Amino acid sequence: MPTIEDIAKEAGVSTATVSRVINNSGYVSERTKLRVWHAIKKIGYTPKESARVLAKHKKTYRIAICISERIQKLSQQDNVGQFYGVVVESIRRSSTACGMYPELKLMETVENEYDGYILIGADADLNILKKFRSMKKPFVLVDHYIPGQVIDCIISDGYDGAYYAVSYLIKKGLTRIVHIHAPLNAYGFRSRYDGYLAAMEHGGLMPKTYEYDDIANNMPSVVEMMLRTYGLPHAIFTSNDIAAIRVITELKKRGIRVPEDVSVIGFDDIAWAETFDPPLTTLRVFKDEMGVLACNRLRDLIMGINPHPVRISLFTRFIKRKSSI
Amino acid sequence: MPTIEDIAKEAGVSTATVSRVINNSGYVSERTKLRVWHAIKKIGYTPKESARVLAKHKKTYRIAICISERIQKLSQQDNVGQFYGVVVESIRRSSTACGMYPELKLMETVENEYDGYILIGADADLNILKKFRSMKKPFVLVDHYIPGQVIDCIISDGYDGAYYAVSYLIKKGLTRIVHIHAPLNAYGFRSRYDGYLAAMEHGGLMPKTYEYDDIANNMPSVVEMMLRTYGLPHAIFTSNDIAAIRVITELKKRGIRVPEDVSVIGFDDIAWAETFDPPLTTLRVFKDEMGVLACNRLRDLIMGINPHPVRISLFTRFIKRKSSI
DNA sequence: CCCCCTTATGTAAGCGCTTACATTCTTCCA
DNA sequence: TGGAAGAATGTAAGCGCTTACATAAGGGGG
Repeated sequence: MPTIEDIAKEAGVSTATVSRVINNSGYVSERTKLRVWHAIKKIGYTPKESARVLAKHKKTYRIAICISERIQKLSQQDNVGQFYGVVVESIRRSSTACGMYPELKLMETVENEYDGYILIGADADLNILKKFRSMKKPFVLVDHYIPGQVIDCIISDGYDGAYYAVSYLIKKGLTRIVHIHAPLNAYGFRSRYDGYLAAMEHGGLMPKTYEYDDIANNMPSVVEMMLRTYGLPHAIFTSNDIAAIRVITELKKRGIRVPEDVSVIGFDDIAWAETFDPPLTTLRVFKDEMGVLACNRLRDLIMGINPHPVRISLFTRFIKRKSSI
Repeated sequence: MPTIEDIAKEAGVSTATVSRVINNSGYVSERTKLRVWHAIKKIGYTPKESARVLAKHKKTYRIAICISERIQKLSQQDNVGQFYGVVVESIRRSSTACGMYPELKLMETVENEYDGYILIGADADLNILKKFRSMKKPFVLVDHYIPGQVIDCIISDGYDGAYYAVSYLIKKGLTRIVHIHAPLNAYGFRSRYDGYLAAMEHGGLMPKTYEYDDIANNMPSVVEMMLRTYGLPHAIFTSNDIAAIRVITELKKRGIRVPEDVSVIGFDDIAWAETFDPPLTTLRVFKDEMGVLACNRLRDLIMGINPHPVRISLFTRFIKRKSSI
């Protein structure tokens, strides 16, 4: 594997000159440039990314991890923030591994004084986006994607997971499967919803969905509504684990047993899911990986590597526990 | 930004020992391990990825770039292979930048003697996949994705681009917009098809699609069929540039002018697109970036970094030229 | 003709980590 | 109780690149 030294030797110059040619920096005569490019072509050399990064990294970049005020409040209040807490923690760790120094900020108020930004969650709407675009600094969205918008983002694809889980229930012989979901303006929830629909259609079953808008207070009435208008389903698939837990709590109050009377499947695999009674069957979202990928991507963006926008979707994993058949 | 040396100092050991603790290798007493972990926690240290990669990289990995026999034949025959040629070239360059040594192979016959594999194109079907899974070596798919399959892949999302292009035509006042497409078993073409459908639906227009199965010989009859059953549309959106070029050629033969009589939009932005007469309006697929991302991903996989599967979708860019309004 | 500025190139010191090798300290059995 | 084997730790040489600094050569104004 050729190194810069091989090129230097071949071209009869020093490694410094080769580096200058490659980076198009400093003074190099045209004649020398040509000789170096020839040597590079001839030997088939490409500089190693890791060595460049290491050598260049005198400066550590300052980045802002941005959450919304809403999320911040929720995360103080109760377990809703669990999900984002894990993501933030992962970003924190990973960003220093990428040579970036992170600070936690609110996306509504953060100033244009960082080298890059990571925006977490669906509250990063078009307005917020506009603000960040106008700052002319690289940023990546985590756990959110706005169809039609060209932005770097890291998401966990709900479609595949939802499709898999619902298909699993169908394969077990269940037919009356309900989806209780969050508002669909967030792509994450939308894709889970779509996956549910696709699986039901593929199984030749009638889908039935109920939406809640306030996860903290809405669940009793949603469950009530479902029981009144639809009766007891064979299974309930929810947008996320918190919703699943709330639903199960409501069912328990009414003496309905999980999973004997009805299977419940959540989404996310938050820490609670495993210790809840019954332990929750769910789809694991790899929150750590999301953070790591976000940092890597932002680092690339800041350094100008692979600047073309991408959407990175993590696959989820079905975790079978006791809350479902 | 803390380094391994800071930890060593804090814990009162050498950097070698810290490294051993981090990598859980060699001999370290429990007592020392504990001290080191404490120091790491206290200082908030995370090892820099690039330094590790550089230091570890004594060995260069051998990888195989795999295409199908079909693609290989096509690429010799004419411009159909243009697309894949660019991708392969990019992978070649980029893989050596990642410290990997690439060889070009056929996916049907390649042996299990490489450290990793890059499979290009939609011919990597479930059978091929099974073979590669059984080899127990990391691999990534390029320009292909099989819904429901958990595999690392790099794709160019056709949905957004198609949606954008068709919406553009609609915004210009066109209503009779036809999609001429390749077989839909390949995800790439399927997503372009879906994007077309979505845009038409959103615009309240009747979609009309025609499928060809042999891009080299089918086009005259497809165009013939379209003109007979549908008449002359306002615009034709095709699955890819080659198809667009063939379609335009057919139209020209009949004295139909592009774009005066009908707009044509392709997909891919192959080299030909710009020099064709008329220059093709199209959606640029960032083929170079696909190669780069594939190599980065494979390198990570081989080194065991971020081992959880992801799907990376590149956005496309609308390139307005003369073949359309 | 000398000085200084600009251009062109080389030298070598890191960047932060891993690891081969050297060294020291324990065991424990002949 | 000597010493060999094994365990624990340290030393220092890289990995492949960038870049500050040193050096050298050409060129124009006083």
